[in-house]
Amino acid sequence: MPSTADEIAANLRTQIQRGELQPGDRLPGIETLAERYSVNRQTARQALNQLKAEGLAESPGGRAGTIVRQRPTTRLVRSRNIERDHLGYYSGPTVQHWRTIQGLGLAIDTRPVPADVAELLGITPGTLVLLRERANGDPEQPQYRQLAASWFHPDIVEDVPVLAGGTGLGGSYDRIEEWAQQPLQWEEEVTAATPNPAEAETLLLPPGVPMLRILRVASLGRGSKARVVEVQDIRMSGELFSVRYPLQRRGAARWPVQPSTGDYYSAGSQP
Amino acid sequence: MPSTADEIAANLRTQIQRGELQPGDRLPGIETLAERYSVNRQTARQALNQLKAEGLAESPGGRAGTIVRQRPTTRLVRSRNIERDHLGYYSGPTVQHWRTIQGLGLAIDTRPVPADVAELLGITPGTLVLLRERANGDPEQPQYRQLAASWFHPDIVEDVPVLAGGTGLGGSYDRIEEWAQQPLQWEEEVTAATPNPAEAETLLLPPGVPMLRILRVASLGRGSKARVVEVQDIRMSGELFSVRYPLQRRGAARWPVQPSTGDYYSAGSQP
DNA sequence: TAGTGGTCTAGACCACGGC
DNA sequence: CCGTGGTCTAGACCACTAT
Repeated sequence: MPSTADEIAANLRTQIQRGELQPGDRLPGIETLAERYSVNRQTARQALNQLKAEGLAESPGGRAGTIVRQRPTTRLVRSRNIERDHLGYYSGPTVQHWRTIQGLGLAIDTRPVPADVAELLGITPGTLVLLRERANGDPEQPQYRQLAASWFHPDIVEDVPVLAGGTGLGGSYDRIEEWAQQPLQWEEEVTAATPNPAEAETLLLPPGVPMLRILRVASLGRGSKARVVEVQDIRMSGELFSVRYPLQRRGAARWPVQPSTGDYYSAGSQP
Repeated sequence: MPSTADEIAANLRTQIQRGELQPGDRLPGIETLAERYSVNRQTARQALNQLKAEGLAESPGGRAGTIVRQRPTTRLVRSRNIERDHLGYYSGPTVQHWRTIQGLGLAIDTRPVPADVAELLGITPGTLVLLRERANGDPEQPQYRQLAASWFHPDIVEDVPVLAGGTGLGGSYDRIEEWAQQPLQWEEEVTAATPNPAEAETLLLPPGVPMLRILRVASLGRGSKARVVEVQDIRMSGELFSVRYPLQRRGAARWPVQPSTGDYYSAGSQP
């Protein structure tokens, strides 16, 4: 009975999700699938490709065949604190000893700003903006690395021209605070994104693994006077990293709580 | 001059990133590419498929061809607060009026627990665990929706058997707090994940868009006595949602800061 | 060296939707 | 209607690596 690539992929996916095929187990090969389902080799291959695109399978190469991927269960946790040592600011103990990875996408350049960064900077998308891009990582565990692109607001580059060159000890943040004589504030926005081939290579991402993306907004001043000076676009493996924080009880959620009084059948998103 | 699918894709990707091709613009069609690069139609198609897998392009169907995808620049922001109204707990104003989407993946079941959820629950992966799964969303803006799977620790199901059935007003959290006579605490861990076809369909995800995944851990008691009772696996579009929080200055980062004193050439991850 | 997956060519046929 | 992309078959050839 002939089948489609989607159906073959669905069968294999079910077996993996049920645990009948464990990480490291070998999946049926292209030839085997083609025979078993009476389809062409290309169709069988397409089924396996779908599983790889989902991060469920991988083909290490050679005569190893295609196997169920081992996915990491523990992640490197980023906190929402900013700290400081003799080198300057850093965000939490997990990245304190990280260093720049030489020869990887280092760049100081002027580039058209992407739409979502432009939105946060409060400027028109496509404007040419000063960009400092680099790759950082743990020297001892090189799989833990991140790509960071700093987009500076045109106004701050005018006020602090050194940003366009070597910024020296403490980096851009120290130069901006020295100029402003007041502290920076930061806010982070976490989203997910699909890597392009360059990002996948730099971050050592296997096929099917998305990126965790942090947009960090640095600003001077408070409230309506706040002035965004830099947006940092930080990308890392979505499988190896996470951001963790406690939920805070607010308003009526403060303990002790009142019993609920609503209509059962209109109940919303509670489990 | 014949080329490869990767090269053709790289050319088109560059044009999109440079802004030469704007969202909504039509990409060269399969036939055109095949001719221009002297390759087979299949090879040209493969190049376009790569761009779709990255979320850069889409083929609406019919005679529209393949176009550059419009990507949303503003996102629905989730806060790290938990609030309460007459229906029970909810996490922030953005989801207060959300309701269950009927007929979508609703389930109360006992299933083998995935490895990373098992890790957080402190039990063996693959153990059969009570699961309540549902889809929630904004009734007025149906593109904003999420999938939520609650995995309950076997011990709490023994203590609060009603969790296996209809939990009534306020949901599982109210039942657990009534039984324990003490407040739950929550911690959230944010990561990224690739959708499987079922998740992509439920969440209306176009190809190439990953999920933002929140693992919410609910526990009773503090410190070493803490007892994890539920892990909620919440998945949503990585393009339409974000989590936002301020960074807190800690330790030496408290203002006013001391100048940095390190060796310039060993400087770490500062921009 | 043998068996695995990867890529490309070539061609048939189908589904969709704007014209 | 007809041009677009989507899927499948068929076969050639290459690259890698465990045996």
